[in-house]
Amino acid sequence: MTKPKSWTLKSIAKELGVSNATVSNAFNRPDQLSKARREEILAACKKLGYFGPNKAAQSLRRGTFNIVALVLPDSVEYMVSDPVASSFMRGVSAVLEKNGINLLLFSGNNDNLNSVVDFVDGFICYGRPRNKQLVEQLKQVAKHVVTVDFNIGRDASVNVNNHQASFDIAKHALQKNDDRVAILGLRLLDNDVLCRVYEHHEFEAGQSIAHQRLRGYLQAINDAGITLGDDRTWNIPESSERFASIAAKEALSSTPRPNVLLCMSDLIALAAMREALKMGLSIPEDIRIVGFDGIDEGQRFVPKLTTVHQNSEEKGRIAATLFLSKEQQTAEIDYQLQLGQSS
Amino acid sequence: MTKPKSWTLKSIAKELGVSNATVSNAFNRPDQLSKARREEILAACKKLGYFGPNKAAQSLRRGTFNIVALVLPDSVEYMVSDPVASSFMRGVSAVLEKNGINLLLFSGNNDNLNSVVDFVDGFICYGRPRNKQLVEQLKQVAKHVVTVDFNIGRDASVNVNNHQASFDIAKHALQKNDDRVAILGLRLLDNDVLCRVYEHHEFEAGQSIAHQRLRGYLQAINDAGITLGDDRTWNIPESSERFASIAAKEALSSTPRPNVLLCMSDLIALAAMREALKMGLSIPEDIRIVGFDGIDEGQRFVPKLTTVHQNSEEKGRIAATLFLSKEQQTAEIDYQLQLGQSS
DNA sequence: ACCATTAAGTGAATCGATTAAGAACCGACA
DNA sequence: TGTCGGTTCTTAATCGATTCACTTAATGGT
Repeated sequence: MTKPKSWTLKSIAKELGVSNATVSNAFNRPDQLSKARREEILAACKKLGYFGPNKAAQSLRRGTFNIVALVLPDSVEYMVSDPVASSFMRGVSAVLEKNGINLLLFSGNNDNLNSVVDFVDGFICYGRPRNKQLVEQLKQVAKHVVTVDFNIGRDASVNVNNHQASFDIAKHALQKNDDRVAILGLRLLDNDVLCRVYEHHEFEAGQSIAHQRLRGYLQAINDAGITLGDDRTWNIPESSERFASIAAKEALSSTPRPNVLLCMSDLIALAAMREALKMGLSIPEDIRIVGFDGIDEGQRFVPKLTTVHQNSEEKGRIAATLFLSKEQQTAEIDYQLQLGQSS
Repeated sequence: MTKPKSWTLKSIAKELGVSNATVSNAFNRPDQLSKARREEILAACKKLGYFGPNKAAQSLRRGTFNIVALVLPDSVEYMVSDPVASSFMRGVSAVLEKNGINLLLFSGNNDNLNSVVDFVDGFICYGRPRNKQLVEQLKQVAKHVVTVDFNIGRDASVNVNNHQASFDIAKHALQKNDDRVAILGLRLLDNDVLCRVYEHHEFEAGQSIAHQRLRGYLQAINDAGITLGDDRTWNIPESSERFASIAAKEALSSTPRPNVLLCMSDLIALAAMREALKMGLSIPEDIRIVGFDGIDEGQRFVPKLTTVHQNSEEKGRIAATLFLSKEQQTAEIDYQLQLGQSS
């Protein structure tokens, strides 16, 4: 009797002279057979070198995988290079590892969830993926999703309290009721267009991150007794230096020239600071600028950026925990105002 | 006729009035059916919302997964924190992503390959995993393995040319034929013991990284016309500050007091430098110390560490490429001597 | 001694696919 | 007309497991 190179449940059952079901039960349902029988079987398997049911087959049958895909906003390369993203990943992996769940990295550049969707229990999606199709697919085919820093309107998501945070930072930036405010918004609109927005009405009920932040700003502006003109807002389609610079230049040379600039990301704020300095303005005397995120570069910049800092690692832990709990809710994470010299 | 929430090959075949096999062939063997039939089927699937064969089932049947597990030396946390490791990962992921292969992160703390072995095409193992059992399991159950920075004696591996590199660095450190040399070795022995080694003979044919490096050192020592005493070598079981400090202290206070210290990792070298400074020695006047790896901390240390630097990202790319090629060979990567003030 | 319970173990359908082997059909050629 | 070769499609076994429904044996109560 020649021992097969690798055992299967079936072959091992035949070898031991018991049924398929009994071996399976020995491994995962102890209550279904006598203790003696069970131990006898497990011992025999160990001796013969059968390490337990094949996980792929098990997963096909059960429909669970013990794998979650982390959808990155961009390439895997980007993820391990960016310190904020790395922290987030650290948080996620710590929680998953503790629960014996494996992490599959999935690039946001991929144009098809297909290659992994059948292999995972679900997705943790860190930021809106670069490839827009992925969002649609997540909505449609994912068994379970936790989104971070954006919403797709299903399952769970984790965000900072955007409304409160942006209210706080705006309140800090505003000083007098004759301040001239301008807003540099990130993805206020669905389409990818860089533009000046003349009408806020439609945003007032919006649930996107950007809309929440906008409402925070508006409330602080209102509280400060300032009247915001209806052409004081720009929409930037993605957090890139190029778009941000253009918008910043526009805003800074608009009439009346603003002396407070509320920016929805640090990257935008930094671009704005560069433009302002280039125009010979001094910060914060001529113009006060605040950001959102708390990236390192903002702290190194001169003047140091005033912004909202989020705890990324904590965010990761919460996202993973939320994923495991399968609850359908929006979690909020802490933030701190990080005061610099830019306001 | 109510459309099922999610289609399967079978249900879609019945719906279209063709056989299972025909649909399957439409998706993966165009030559098995007429062009017309094929296009008709694919179009119908698209319209009905069937996105193609379930990957999990496909993989079970075919035995291929399009997933490779990256076995980390330690937790995932550690991996994304360590810049050298991150670079490596960047290299790996770039190549895999280009080939449409997904990356599964697997912690070296796990004590069982079991949870993933049935899900992946193989393993890229970055450094000897913290949990020793994993190594045994890799040898036994992995379909395909590429090891990096260590060997398990099967499939492929990628390493720096340890012999040449350590020869070079040692040659650089040695100046006169009355130099008194000591060696701080990393994992010269299989067991986890910190000890002083009195006998090199058995290492002379060894294939481990440590043995290769040792031979490089010995050759340089020999070439320099130096006679190495047979008690001038210490074995450190793992690259940890604690062990390294103890060994360094021992070596530095041994007789004759060495004036050249060859260290098999930067971490060991740094610990040695700290001990030397603590003992009031000056570097490099009283003692010249060299390391191996090229970690950032070594460049920040005063005096700057002289060491061997390896290109980690390139290492990652090569590891992944080697994995994909399925060839069974040992690849070598480039290294550069990084000269500091420690020698 | 009889019947009702419970415990232990088995048979067979099933998860969602792939693929070898064979059936049906078509036109062509002798 | 009969049959041959080629194309197109189907049947059914298989990958490696889980689990429901069932049989058999043992126990207990009266």
